[in-house]
Amino acid sequence: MSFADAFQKYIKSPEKFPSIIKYHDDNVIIIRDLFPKSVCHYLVIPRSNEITHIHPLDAFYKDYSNITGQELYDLMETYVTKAKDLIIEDLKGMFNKCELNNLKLQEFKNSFIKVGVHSIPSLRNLHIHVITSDFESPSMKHKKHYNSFNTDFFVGFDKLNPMLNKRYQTIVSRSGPAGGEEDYASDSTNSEDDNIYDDYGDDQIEYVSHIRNEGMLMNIIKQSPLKCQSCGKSFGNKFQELKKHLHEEYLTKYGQFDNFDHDNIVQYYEDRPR
Amino acid sequence: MSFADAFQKYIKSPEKFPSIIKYHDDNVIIIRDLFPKSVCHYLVIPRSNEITHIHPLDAFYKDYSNITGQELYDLMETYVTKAKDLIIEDLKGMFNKCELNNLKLQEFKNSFIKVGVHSIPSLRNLHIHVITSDFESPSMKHKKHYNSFNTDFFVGFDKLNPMLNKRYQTIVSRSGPAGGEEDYASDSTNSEDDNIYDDYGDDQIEYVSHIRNEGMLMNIIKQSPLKCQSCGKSFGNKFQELKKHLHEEYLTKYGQFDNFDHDNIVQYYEDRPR
DNA sequence: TATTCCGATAGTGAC
DNA sequence: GTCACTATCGGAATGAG
Repeated sequence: MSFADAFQKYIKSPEKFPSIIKYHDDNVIIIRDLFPKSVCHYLVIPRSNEITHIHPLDAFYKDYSNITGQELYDLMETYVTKAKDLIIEDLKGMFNKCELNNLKLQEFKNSFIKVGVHSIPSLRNLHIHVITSDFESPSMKHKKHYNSFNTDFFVGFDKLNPMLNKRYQTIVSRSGPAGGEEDYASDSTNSEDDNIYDDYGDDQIEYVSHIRNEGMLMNIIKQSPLKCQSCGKSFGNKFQELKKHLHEEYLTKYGQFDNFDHDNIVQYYEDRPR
Repeated sequence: MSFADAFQKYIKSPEKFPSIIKYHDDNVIIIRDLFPKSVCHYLVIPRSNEITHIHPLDAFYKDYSNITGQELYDLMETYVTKAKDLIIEDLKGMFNKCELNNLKLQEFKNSFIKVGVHSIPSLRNLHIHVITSDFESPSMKHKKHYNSFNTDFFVGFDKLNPMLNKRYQTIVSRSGPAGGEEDYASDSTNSEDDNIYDDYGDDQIEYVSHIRNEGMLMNIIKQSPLKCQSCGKSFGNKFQELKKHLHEEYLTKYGQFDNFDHDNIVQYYEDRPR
Protein backbone atom coordinates (compact mmCIF):
# COMPACT_ATOMS: atom_id res chain seq x y z
CA MET A 1 0.00 0.00 0.00
CA SER A 2 1.62 3.14 -1.15
CA PHE A 3 0.78 6.72 -0.36
CA ALA A 4 -1.50 6.68 -3.37
CA ASP A 5 -3.86 4.35 -1.49
CA ALA A 6 -4.11 6.57 1.57
CA PHE A 7 -7.93 6.54 1.49
CA GLN A 8 -8.25 2.78 1.28
CA LYS A 9 -8.27 2.20 5.03
CA TYR A 10 -10.88 4.89 5.51
CA ILE A 11 -13.39 3.45 3.05
CA LYS A 12 -12.76 -0.05 4.40
CA SER A 13 -13.30 0.76 8.07
CA PRO A 14 -14.67 4.25 8.56
CA GLU A 15 -15.69 3.46 12.15
CA LYS A 16 -12.01 3.18 13.08
CA PHE A 17 -11.29 6.82 12.22
CA PRO A 18 -14.01 8.82 13.91
CA SER A 19 -11.89 11.93 14.32
CA ILE A 20 -11.08 12.07 10.61
CA ILE A 21 -14.33 11.00 9.01
CA LYS A 22 -17.04 13.65 9.18
CA TYR A 23 -19.75 11.50 7.67
CA HIS A 24 -20.10 7.95 6.47
CA ASP A 25 -22.78 5.50 5.40
CA ASP A 26 -22.75 2.43 3.18
CA ASN A 27 -22.15 4.49 0.05
CA VAL A 28 -19.51 7.08 0.88
CA ILE A 29 -17.26 8.66 3.41
CA ILE A 30 -16.81 12.40 3.64
CA ILE A 31 -13.55 13.66 5.12
CA ARG A 32 -11.69 16.89 5.41
CA ASP A 33 -8.71 16.89 3.12
CA LEU A 34 -5.69 16.24 5.33
CA PHE A 35 -3.86 19.04 3.50
CA PRO A 36 -6.69 21.46 2.74
CA LYS A 37 -5.96 23.90 -0.06
CA SER A 38 -8.66 26.32 1.08
CA VAL A 39 -10.28 27.33 4.34
CA CYS A 40 -12.81 24.52 3.78
CA HIS A 41 -11.87 21.49 1.74
CA TYR A 42 -13.83 18.22 1.86
CA LEU A 43 -13.60 15.00 -0.10
CA VAL A 44 -16.53 12.77 -1.02
CA ILE A 45 -15.21 9.25 -1.45
CA PRO A 46 -17.42 6.36 -2.68
CA ARG A 47 -16.78 3.15 -0.77
CA SER A 48 -17.65 0.54 -3.42
CA ASN A 49 -14.72 -1.64 -4.46
CA GLU A 50 -16.21 -1.83 -7.92
CA ILE A 51 -16.13 1.93 -8.29
CA THR A 52 -13.18 3.20 -6.28
CA HIS A 53 -10.48 2.61 -8.87
CA ILE A 54 -12.36 3.93 -11.89
CA HIS A 55 -10.83 7.07 -13.34
CA PRO A 56 -12.89 10.12 -12.27
CA LEU A 57 -13.52 11.14 -15.89
CA ASP A 58 -14.99 7.67 -16.57
CA ALA A 59 -16.69 6.87 -13.29
CA PHE A 60 -20.13 8.28 -14.09
CA TYR A 61 -20.16 7.17 -17.68
CA LYS A 62 -20.26 3.45 -17.10
CA ASP A 63 -22.76 1.19 -15.37
CA TYR A 64 -22.00 -1.06 -12.42
CA SER A 65 -23.54 -4.29 -11.12
CA ASN A 66 -25.88 -2.52 -8.74
CA ILE A 67 -26.10 1.00 -10.09
CA THR A 68 -25.97 2.88 -13.37
CA GLY A 69 -23.54 5.72 -14.03
CA GLN A 70 -26.38 8.20 -13.99
CA GLU A 71 -27.69 6.85 -10.71
CA LEU A 72 -24.20 7.02 -9.22
CA TYR A 73 -23.87 10.61 -10.37
CA ASP A 74 -27.23 11.58 -8.89
CA LEU A 75 -26.34 9.78 -5.67
CA MET A 76 -22.99 11.53 -5.40
CA GLU A 77 -24.71 14.82 -6.00
CA THR A 78 -26.66 14.32 -2.78
CA TYR A 79 -23.39 13.74 -0.89
CA VAL A 80 -21.83 16.76 -2.51
CA THR A 81 -24.73 18.76 -1.12
CA LYS A 82 -24.03 17.22 2.28
CA ALA A 83 -20.38 18.26 2.04
CA LYS A 84 -21.46 21.79 1.18
CA ASP A 85 -23.63 21.75 4.29
CA LEU A 86 -20.61 20.68 6.32
CA ILE A 87 -18.79 23.72 4.95
CA ILE A 88 -21.66 25.97 5.99
CA GLU A 89 -21.54 24.47 9.47
CA ASP A 90 -17.80 25.10 9.54
CA LEU A 91 -18.33 28.73 8.65
CA LYS A 92 -20.98 29.13 11.32
CA GLY A 93 -18.56 27.62 13.81
CA MET A 94 -15.79 29.97 12.76
CA PHE A 95 -17.89 33.10 13.03
CA ASN A 96 -19.84 32.06 16.11
CA LYS A 97 -23.09 34.07 16.29
CA CYS A 98 -23.93 34.01 12.62
CA GLU A 99 -27.68 33.67 12.74
CA LEU A 100 -27.98 36.92 10.85
CA ASN A 101 -25.80 35.67 8.04
CA ASN A 102 -27.92 32.85 6.72
CA LEU A 103 -28.76 34.59 3.48
CA LYS A 104 -25.16 35.40 2.84
CA LEU A 105 -24.22 31.85 3.68
CA GLN A 106 -26.66 30.56 1.07
CA GLU A 107 -25.15 32.80 -1.57
CA PHE A 108 -21.73 31.65 -0.43
CA LYS A 109 -22.80 28.04 -0.72
CA ASN A 110 -24.17 28.53 -4.20
CA SER A 111 -21.36 30.51 -5.76
CA PHE A 112 -18.15 30.18 -3.76
CA ILE A 113 -17.78 26.41 -3.45
CA LYS A 114 -16.05 24.50 -6.22
CA VAL A 115 -16.92 20.85 -6.80
CA GLY A 116 -15.03 18.55 -9.12
CA VAL A 117 -12.19 16.14 -9.73
CA HIS A 118 -8.56 16.23 -10.80
CA SER A 119 -7.90 14.93 -14.30
CA ILE A 120 -4.89 13.06 -12.91
CA PRO A 121 -5.56 12.16 -9.29
CA SER A 122 -2.52 11.37 -7.16
CA LEU A 123 -4.56 9.28 -4.77
CA ARG A 124 -6.06 6.28 -6.49
CA ASN A 125 -9.38 6.00 -4.70
CA LEU A 126 -12.06 7.96 -6.54
CA HIS A 127 -12.70 11.22 -4.71
CA ILE A 128 -14.63 14.41 -5.38
CA HIS A 129 -13.28 17.72 -4.12
CA VAL A 130 -15.70 20.11 -2.42
CA ILE A 131 -13.70 23.23 -1.68
CA THR A 132 -14.19 26.92 -1.02
CA SER A 133 -12.68 29.20 -3.66
CA ASP A 134 -10.38 31.17 -1.40
CA PHE A 135 -7.28 28.95 -1.73
CA GLU A 136 -6.09 30.49 1.50
CA SER A 137 -4.24 27.76 3.33
CA PRO A 138 -0.82 26.88 4.70
CA SER A 139 -1.01 23.72 2.60
CA MET A 140 -1.27 25.76 -0.59
CA LYS A 141 2.46 25.66 -1.24
CA HIS A 142 3.23 25.77 -4.94
CA LYS A 143 1.98 26.43 -8.43
CA LYS A 144 0.73 22.91 -9.09
CA HIS A 145 -1.43 23.04 -5.99
CA TYR A 146 -3.17 26.17 -7.24
CA ASN A 147 -3.38 25.24 -10.90
CA SER A 148 -4.79 21.81 -10.10
CA PHE A 149 -7.95 23.61 -8.96
CA ASN A 150 -7.92 26.58 -11.32
CA THR A 151 -7.20 25.26 -14.81
CA ASP A 152 -8.75 22.65 -17.07
CA PHE A 153 -6.88 20.12 -14.97
CA PHE A 154 -9.85 20.54 -12.62
CA VAL A 155 -13.12 19.22 -14.09
CA GLY A 156 -16.29 20.52 -12.50
CA PHE A 157 -18.71 17.95 -11.15
CA ASP A 158 -21.46 19.39 -13.34
CA LYS A 159 -19.37 18.56 -16.40
CA LEU A 160 -19.27 14.92 -15.35
CA ASN A 161 -23.03 14.46 -15.60
CA PRO A 162 -23.42 11.41 -17.86
CA MET A 163 -26.41 13.07 -19.44
CA LEU A 164 -23.93 15.31 -21.25
CA ASN A 165 -21.86 12.41 -22.42
CA LYS A 166 -25.00 10.57 -23.51
CA ARG A 167 -25.87 13.44 -25.75
CA TYR A 168 -22.36 13.47 -27.14
CA GLN A 169 -22.72 9.80 -27.98
CA THR A 170 -25.97 10.54 -29.76
CA ILE A 171 -24.28 13.19 -31.88
CA VAL A 172 -21.36 10.99 -32.77
CA SER A 173 -23.49 7.99 -33.65
CA ARG A 174 -25.68 10.06 -35.93
CA SER A 175 -23.09 12.18 -37.67
CA GLY A 176 -19.91 10.14 -37.51
CA PRO A 177 -16.44 11.43 -36.69
CA ALA A 178 -16.67 14.23 -39.25
CA GLY A 179 -19.79 15.66 -37.62
CA GLY A 180 -19.65 19.36 -36.87
CA GLU A 181 -21.74 22.02 -35.28
CA GLU A 182 -24.46 21.72 -37.87
CA ASP A 183 -25.20 18.18 -36.82
CA TYR A 184 -25.17 19.31 -33.26
CA ALA A 185 -27.70 22.08 -33.95
CA SER A 186 -29.95 19.87 -36.03
CA ASP A 187 -30.54 17.17 -33.47
CA SER A 188 -32.23 19.43 -30.96
CA THR A 189 -35.33 19.24 -33.11
CA ASN A 190 -35.96 15.51 -33.10
CA SER A 191 -34.71 14.12 -29.81
CA GLU A 192 -37.05 12.85 -27.15
CA ASP A 193 -34.87 14.59 -24.58
CA ASP A 194 -35.29 18.03 -26.06
CA ASN A 195 -36.19 19.56 -22.74
CA ILE A 196 -32.95 18.39 -21.21
CA TYR A 197 -30.74 19.24 -24.15
CA ASP A 198 -32.26 22.68 -24.31
CA ASP A 199 -30.86 23.32 -20.87
CA TYR A 200 -27.41 23.27 -22.47
CA GLY A 201 -27.17 25.64 -25.38
CA ASP A 202 -24.61 25.75 -28.15
CA ASP A 203 -22.17 27.55 -25.87
CA GLN A 204 -21.85 24.31 -23.93
CA ILE A 205 -20.12 22.62 -26.87
CA GLU A 206 -17.07 22.04 -24.68
CA TYR A 207 -18.87 19.69 -22.35
CA VAL A 208 -17.02 16.56 -23.36
CA SER A 209 -13.67 18.10 -24.19
CA HIS A 210 -11.93 16.78 -21.07
CA ILE A 211 -8.22 16.65 -21.75
CA ARG A 212 -6.86 13.19 -21.05
CA ASN A 213 -3.34 13.43 -22.44
CA GLU A 214 -1.09 13.19 -19.40
CA GLY A 215 1.73 15.27 -20.81
CA MET A 216 -0.69 18.00 -21.77
CA LEU A 217 -2.31 17.95 -18.35
CA MET A 218 1.04 18.08 -16.55
CA ASN A 219 1.99 21.02 -18.74
CA ILE A 220 -1.23 22.78 -17.84
CA ILE A 221 -0.61 22.75 -14.11
CA LYS A 222 3.14 23.29 -14.42
CA GLN A 223 3.19 25.99 -17.09
CA SER A 224 -0.07 27.91 -16.83
CA PRO A 225 0.55 31.37 -15.36
CA LEU A 226 -0.93 31.84 -11.93
CA LYS A 227 -4.18 33.72 -12.31
CA CYS A 228 -6.61 34.89 -9.66
CA GLN A 229 -9.98 33.39 -10.56
CA SER A 230 -11.79 36.13 -8.69
CA CYS A 231 -10.34 39.27 -10.26
CA GLY A 232 -8.49 37.83 -13.25
CA LYS A 233 -5.10 39.27 -12.33
CA SER A 234 -2.16 37.19 -13.50
CA PHE A 235 0.96 36.59 -11.43
CA GLY A 236 3.08 34.63 -13.88
CA ASN A 237 5.20 32.20 -11.93
CA LYS A 238 5.28 34.39 -8.83
CA PHE A 239 3.53 32.09 -6.40
CA GLN A 240 4.30 34.13 -3.29
CA GLU A 241 2.74 37.20 -4.86
CA LEU A 242 -0.34 35.18 -5.71
CA LYS A 243 -0.45 34.05 -2.07
CA LYS A 244 -0.43 37.64 -0.84
CA HIS A 245 -3.14 38.56 -3.30
CA LEU A 246 -5.30 35.59 -2.34
CA HIS A 247 -5.00 36.67 1.27
CA GLU A 248 -6.39 40.08 0.37
CA GLU A 249 -9.22 38.50 -1.61
CA TYR A 250 -9.90 36.21 1.33
CA LEU A 251 -10.11 39.11 3.79
CA THR A 252 -12.60 40.83 1.50
CA LYS A 253 -14.70 37.73 0.87
CA TYR A 254 -14.94 36.52 4.45
CA GLY A 255 -15.18 40.05 5.76
CA GLN A 256 -18.76 40.16 4.47
CA PHE A 257 -19.77 38.00 7.43
CA ASP A 258 -20.47 39.54 10.79
CA ASN A 259 -18.03 38.59 13.49
CA PHE A 260 -15.40 37.76 10.93
CA ASP A 261 -12.19 37.14 12.78
CA HIS A 262 -9.09 36.06 10.94
CA ASP A 263 -7.64 34.55 14.11
CA ASN A 264 -10.57 32.16 14.20
CA ILE A 265 -9.57 30.86 10.78
CA VAL A 266 -5.97 30.48 11.83
CA GLN A 267 -7.17 28.57 14.86
CA TYR A 268 -9.26 26.43 12.55
CA TYR A 269 -6.10 25.25 10.87
CA GLU A 270 -4.24 24.65 14.10
CA ASP A 271 -7.10 22.62 15.55
CA ARG A 272 -7.79 20.55 12.47
CA PRO A 273 -7.29 16.81 12.80
CA ARG A 274 -4.05 15.53 11.33
CA MET B 1 31.12 53.05 -2.85
CA SER B 2 29.55 49.78 -3.70
CA PHE B 3 30.42 46.29 -2.54
CA ALA B 4 32.69 46.03 -5.58
CA ASP B 5 35.07 48.52 -3.95
CA ALA B 6 35.34 46.62 -0.69
CA PHE B 7 39.15 46.63 -0.79
CA GLN B 8 39.48 50.34 -1.39
CA LYS B 9 39.49 51.34 2.27
CA TYR B 10 42.12 48.72 3.03
CA ILE B 11 44.60 49.89 0.43
CA LYS B 12 43.98 53.51 1.39
CA SER B 13 44.52 53.11 5.12
CA PRO B 14 45.89 49.69 5.98
CA GLU B 15 46.92 50.85 9.45
CA LYS B 16 43.24 51.23 10.36
CA PHE B 17 42.52 47.52 9.91
CA PRO B 18 45.26 45.70 11.79
CA SER B 19 43.13 42.63 12.50
CA ILE B 20 42.33 42.10 8.83
CA ILE B 21 45.58 43.01 7.13
CA LYS B 22 48.28 40.40 7.58
CA TYR B 23 50.99 42.39 5.86
CA HIS B 24 51.33 45.77 4.30
CA ASP B 25 54.01 48.11 2.98
CA ASP B 26 53.99 50.93 0.44
CA ASN B 27 53.39 48.55 -2.45
CA VAL B 28 50.76 46.06 -1.35
CA ILE B 29 48.51 44.75 1.34
CA ILE B 30 48.06 41.05 1.96
CA ILE B 31 44.82 39.97 3.57
CA ARG B 32 42.97 36.77 4.21
CA ASP B 33 39.98 36.52 1.90
CA LEU B 34 36.98 37.40 4.05
CA PHE B 35 35.13 34.44 2.55
CA PRO B 36 37.96 31.96 2.02
CA LYS B 37 37.23 29.25 -0.52
CA SER B 38 39.91 26.94 0.88
CA VAL B 39 41.55 26.26 4.23
CA CYS B 40 44.05 29.00 3.37
CA HIS B 41 43.14 31.83 1.03
CA TYR B 42 45.09 35.08 0.80
CA LEU B 43 44.86 38.07 -1.48
CA VAL B 44 47.78 40.20 -2.63
CA ILE B 45 46.46 43.66 -3.44
CA PRO B 46 48.66 46.41 -4.96
CA ARG B 47 48.02 49.80 -3.40
CA SER B 48 48.86 52.11 -6.31
CA ASN B 49 45.94 54.17 -7.56
CA GLU B 50 47.42 53.99 -11.02
CA ILE B 51 47.34 50.22 -10.99
CA THR B 52 44.41 49.17 -8.85
CA HIS B 53 41.70 49.47 -11.51
CA ILE B 54 43.58 47.86 -14.37
CA HIS B 55 42.06 44.57 -15.49
CA PRO B 56 44.12 41.68 -14.12
CA LEU B 57 44.76 40.28 -17.59
CA ASP B 58 46.22 43.65 -18.64
CA ALA B 59 47.91 44.81 -15.46
CA PHE B 60 51.36 43.32 -16.11
CA TYR B 61 51.35 44.05 -19.79
CA LYS B 62 51.51 47.82 -19.60
CA ASP B 63 53.99 50.23 -18.10
CA TYR B 64 53.22 52.78 -15.41
CA SER B 65 54.75 56.12 -14.47
CA ASN B 66 57.09 54.61 -11.91
CA ILE B 67 57.31 50.96 -12.91
CA THR B 68 57.19 48.77 -15.96
CA GLY B 69 54.77 45.87 -16.31
CA GLN B 70 57.60 43.40 -16.03
CA GLU B 71 58.92 45.12 -12.90
CA LEU B 72 55.45 45.08 -11.40
CA TYR B 73 55.10 41.40 -12.16
CA ASP B 74 58.45 40.59 -10.60
CA LEU B 75 57.59 42.71 -7.59
CA MET B 76 54.22 40.99 -7.13
CA GLU B 77 55.96 37.66 -7.39
CA THR B 78 57.91 38.49 -4.24
CA TYR B 79 54.67 39.25 -2.40
CA VAL B 80 53.08 36.08 -3.69
CA THR B 81 55.99 34.23 -2.10
CA LYS B 82 55.29 36.12 1.10
CA ALA B 83 51.63 35.06 0.99
CA LYS B 84 52.72 31.47 0.52
CA ASP B 85 54.89 31.82 3.59
CA LEU B 86 51.87 33.10 5.51
CA ILE B 87 50.04 29.94 4.46
CA ILE B 88 52.90 27.80 5.72
CA GLU B 89 52.77 29.67 9.02
CA ASP B 90 49.03 29.04 9.18
CA LEU B 91 49.55 25.33 8.69
CA LYS B 92 52.20 25.23 11.38
CA GLY B 93 49.79 26.97 13.69
CA MET B 94 47.02 24.53 12.89
CA PHE B 95 49.12 21.46 13.51
CA ASN B 96 51.11 22.83 16.43
CA LYS B 97 54.30 20.83 16.82
CA CYS B 98 55.15 20.51 13.15
CA GLU B 99 58.90 20.83 13.27
CA LEU B 100 59.23 17.41 11.73
CA ASN B 101 57.06 18.36 8.80
CA ASN B 102 59.16 21.04 7.19
CA LEU B 103 60.03 18.96 4.16
CA LYS B 104 56.41 18.08 3.56
CA LEU B 105 55.47 21.70 4.04
CA GLN B 106 57.93 22.72 1.32
CA GLU B 107 56.42 20.21 -1.08
CA PHE B 108 52.98 21.48 -0.07
CA LYS B 109 54.06 25.06 -0.74
CA ASN B 110 55.44 24.21 -4.16
CA SER B 111 52.64 22.07 -5.51
CA PHE B 112 49.42 22.59 -3.54
CA ILE B 113 49.04 26.37 -3.62
CA LYS B 114 47.33 28.00 -6.58
CA VAL B 115 48.19 31.58 -7.53
CA GLY B 116 46.29 33.61 -10.09
CA VAL B 117 43.45 35.95 -10.95
CA HIS B 118 39.81 35.74 -11.99
CA SER B 119 39.14 36.67 -15.61
CA ILE B 120 36.13 38.67 -14.42
CA PRO B 121 36.77 39.95 -10.91
CA SER B 122 33.74 40.99 -8.90
CA LEU B 123 35.80 43.28 -6.72
CA ARG B 124 37.28 46.08 -8.74
CA ASN B 125 40.61 46.53 -7.00
CA LEU B 126 43.27 44.39 -8.64
CA HIS B 127 43.94 41.35 -6.47
CA ILE B 128 45.88 38.12 -6.81
CA HIS B 129 44.56 34.96 -5.18
CA VAL B 130 46.97 32.76 -3.25
CA ILE B 131 44.98 29.73 -2.18
CA THR B 132 45.47 26.13 -1.15
CA SER B 133 43.95 23.60 -3.55
CA ASP B 134 41.65 21.85 -1.09
CA PHE B 135 38.56 24.04 -1.64
CA GLU B 136 37.36 22.84 1.73
CA SER B 137 35.52 25.74 3.27
CA PRO B 138 32.09 26.77 4.55
CA SER B 139 32.28 29.69 2.12
CA MET B 140 32.57 27.34 -0.85
CA LYS B 141 28.85 27.37 -1.51
CA HIS B 142 28.09 26.89 -5.19
CA LYS B 143 29.32 25.87 -8.58
CA LYS B 144 30.58 29.29 -9.62
CA HIS B 145 32.75 29.48 -6.51
CA TYR B 146 34.45 26.23 -7.43
CA ASN B 147 34.68 26.77 -11.17
CA SER B 148 36.08 30.27 -10.74
CA PHE B 149 39.22 28.60 -9.41
CA ASN B 150 39.20 25.40 -11.44
CA THR B 151 38.49 26.36 -15.05
CA ASP B 152 40.05 28.71 -17.58
CA PHE B 153 38.17 31.45 -15.74
CA PHE B 154 41.12 31.26 -13.37
CA VAL B 155 44.37 32.46 -14.96
CA GLY B 156 47.53 31.33 -13.23
CA PHE B 157 49.96 34.01 -12.17
CA ASP B 158 52.70 32.36 -14.23
CA LYS B 159 50.61 32.86 -17.35
CA LEU B 160 50.51 36.60 -16.68
CA ASN B 161 54.26 37.04 -16.97
CA PRO B 162 54.62 39.85 -19.54
CA MET B 163 57.62 38.05 -20.94
CA LEU B 164 55.17 35.66 -22.56
CA ASN B 165 53.04 38.42 -24.01
CA LYS B 166 56.11 40.21 -25.28
CA ARG B 167 57.05 37.16 -27.27
CA TYR B 168 53.52 36.91 -28.61
CA GLN B 169 53.70 40.49 -29.76
CA THR B 170 56.95 39.74 -31.51
CA ILE B 171 55.36 36.88 -33.39
CA VAL B 172 52.33 38.85 -34.39
CA SER B 173 54.27 41.88 -35.52
CA ARG B 174 56.54 39.76 -37.72
CA SER B 175 54.05 37.38 -39.26
CA GLY B 176 50.77 39.28 -39.20
CA PRO B 177 47.38 37.89 -38.19
CA ALA B 178 47.71 34.90 -40.53
CA GLY B 179 50.95 33.80 -38.91
CA GLY B 180 51.10 30.17 -37.83
CA GLU B 181 53.46 27.82 -36.08
CA GLU B 182 56.09 28.10 -38.76
CA ASP B 183 56.58 31.76 -38.05
CA TYR B 184 56.62 30.95 -34.39
CA ALA B 185 59.39 28.38 -34.83
CA SER B 186 61.48 30.55 -37.12
CA ASP B 187 61.94 33.54 -34.89
CA SER B 188 63.84 31.67 -32.23
CA THR B 189 66.86 31.87 -34.46
CA ASN B 190 67.26 35.61 -34.81
CA SER B 191 66.00 37.24 -31.62
CA GLU B 192 68.33 38.80 -29.09
CA ASP B 193 66.18 37.20 -26.38
CA ASP B 194 66.74 33.68 -27.57
CA ASN B 195 67.71 32.48 -24.15
CA ILE B 196 64.38 33.60 -22.74
CA TYR B 197 62.22 32.30 -25.55
CA ASP B 198 63.95 28.97 -25.37
CA ASP B 199 62.61 28.58 -21.86
CA TYR B 200 59.11 28.20 -23.34
CA GLY B 201 58.95 25.50 -25.96
CA ASP B 202 56.40 24.95 -28.68
CA ASP B 203 54.05 23.25 -26.20
CA GLN B 204 53.56 26.64 -24.57
CA ILE B 205 51.70 28.00 -27.58
CA GLU B 206 48.62 28.58 -25.41
CA TYR B 207 50.31 31.16 -23.25
CA VAL B 208 48.31 34.11 -24.46
CA SER B 209 45.00 32.41 -25.09
CA HIS B 210 43.23 34.09 -22.17
CA ILE B 211 39.52 34.15 -22.87
CA ARG B 212 38.15 37.66 -22.57
CA ASN B 213 34.63 37.27 -23.94
CA GLU B 214 32.39 37.84 -20.94
CA GLY B 215 29.57 35.61 -22.14
CA MET B 216 31.99 32.80 -22.78
CA LEU B 217 33.60 33.24 -19.38
CA MET B 218 30.24 33.28 -17.62
CA ASN B 219 29.31 30.12 -19.44
CA ILE B 220 32.53 28.48 -18.33
CA ILE B 221 31.90 28.94 -14.62
CA LYS B 222 28.15 28.35 -14.90
CA GLN B 223 28.10 25.38 -17.26
CA SER B 224 31.35 23.49 -16.80
CA PRO B 225 30.71 20.23 -14.96
CA LEU B 226 32.20 20.12 -11.49
CA LYS B 227 35.45 18.20 -11.69
CA CYS B 228 37.89 17.30 -8.93
CA GLN B 229 41.23 18.68 -10.02
CA SER B 230 43.06 16.16 -7.86
CA CYS B 231 41.58 12.87 -9.08
CA GLY B 232 39.74 13.98 -12.21
CA LYS B 233 36.35 12.66 -11.12
CA SER B 234 33.40 14.62 -12.50
CA PHE B 235 30.27 15.45 -10.49
CA GLY B 236 28.17 17.17 -13.13
CA ASN B 237 26.06 19.80 -11.42
CA LYS B 238 25.98 17.94 -8.10
CA PHE B 239 27.75 20.44 -5.93
CA GLN B 240 27.00 18.73 -2.62
CA GLU B 241 28.53 15.53 -3.89
CA LEU B 242 31.61 17.44 -4.95
CA LYS B 243 31.74 18.92 -1.43
CA LYS B 244 31.70 15.48 0.16
CA HIS B 245 34.41 14.30 -2.21
CA LEU B 246 36.57 17.36 -1.56
CA HIS B 247 36.26 16.66 2.15
CA GLU B 248 37.66 13.17 1.60
CA GLU B 249 40.48 14.55 -0.52
CA TYR B 250 41.17 17.11 2.16
CA LEU B 251 41.35 14.49 4.91
CA THR B 252 43.83 12.55 2.80
CA LYS B 253 45.93 15.56 1.87
CA TYR B 254 46.15 17.13 5.30
CA GLY B 255 46.40 13.74 6.99
CA GLN B 256 49.99 13.53 5.71
CA PHE B 257 50.98 15.97 8.40
CA ASP B 258 51.69 14.81 11.92
CA ASN B 259 49.23 16.04 14.50
CA PHE B 260 46.58 16.59 11.88
CA ASP B 261 43.36 17.36 13.66
CA HIS B 262 40.28 18.27 11.69
CA ASP B 263 38.79 20.08 14.66
CA ASN B 264 41.73 22.47 14.54
CA ILE B 265 40.78 23.40 11.01
CA VAL B 266 37.17 23.90 11.98
CA GLN B 267 38.34 26.12 14.82
CA TYR B 268 40.45 28.02 12.32
CA TYR B 269 37.30 29.02 10.52
CA GLU B 270 35.43 29.97 13.66
CA ASP B 271 38.29 32.12 14.90
CA ARG B 272 39.02 33.85 11.62
CA PRO B 273 38.50 37.61 11.55
CA ARG B 274 35.26 38.72 10.00
C1' DT C 1 32.38 36.40 -11.29
C1' DA C 2 31.46 39.83 -3.85
C1' DT C 3 27.31 38.19 -0.13
C1' DT C 4 22.71 37.39 1.46
C1' DC C 5 17.87 36.79 1.06
C1' DC C 6 14.07 35.06 -1.14
C1' DG C 7 11.86 32.25 -4.19
C1' DA C 8 11.21 29.26 -8.25
C1' DT C 9 12.49 24.81 -10.03
C1' DA C 10 13.75 19.96 -9.94
C1' DG C 11 14.45 15.20 -8.20
C1' DT C 12 14.10 11.87 -4.47
C1' DG C 13 11.87 8.71 -1.56
C1' DA C 14 7.90 7.34 0.89
C1' DC C 15 5.78 1.21 2.25
C1' DG D 1 -1.42 14.21 -9.89
C1' DT D 2 0.18 13.12 -2.36
C1' DC D 3 3.82 14.95 1.06
C1' DA D 4 8.41 16.36 2.81
C1' DC D 5 13.22 17.02 2.09
C1' DT D 6 17.23 18.42 -0.27
C1' DA D 7 19.40 20.92 -3.59
C1' DT D 8 19.92 23.57 -7.75
C1' DC D 9 19.05 27.72 -10.05
C1' DG D 10 17.51 32.53 -10.55
C1' DG D 11 16.91 37.38 -9.56
C1' DA D 12 17.42 41.67 -6.45
C1' DA D 13 19.44 44.46 -3.08
C1' DT D 14 23.53 45.78 -1.11
C1' DG D 15 26.11 52.19 1.13
C1' DA D 16 26.72 56.37 3.48
C1' DG D 17 25.63 60.88 5.29
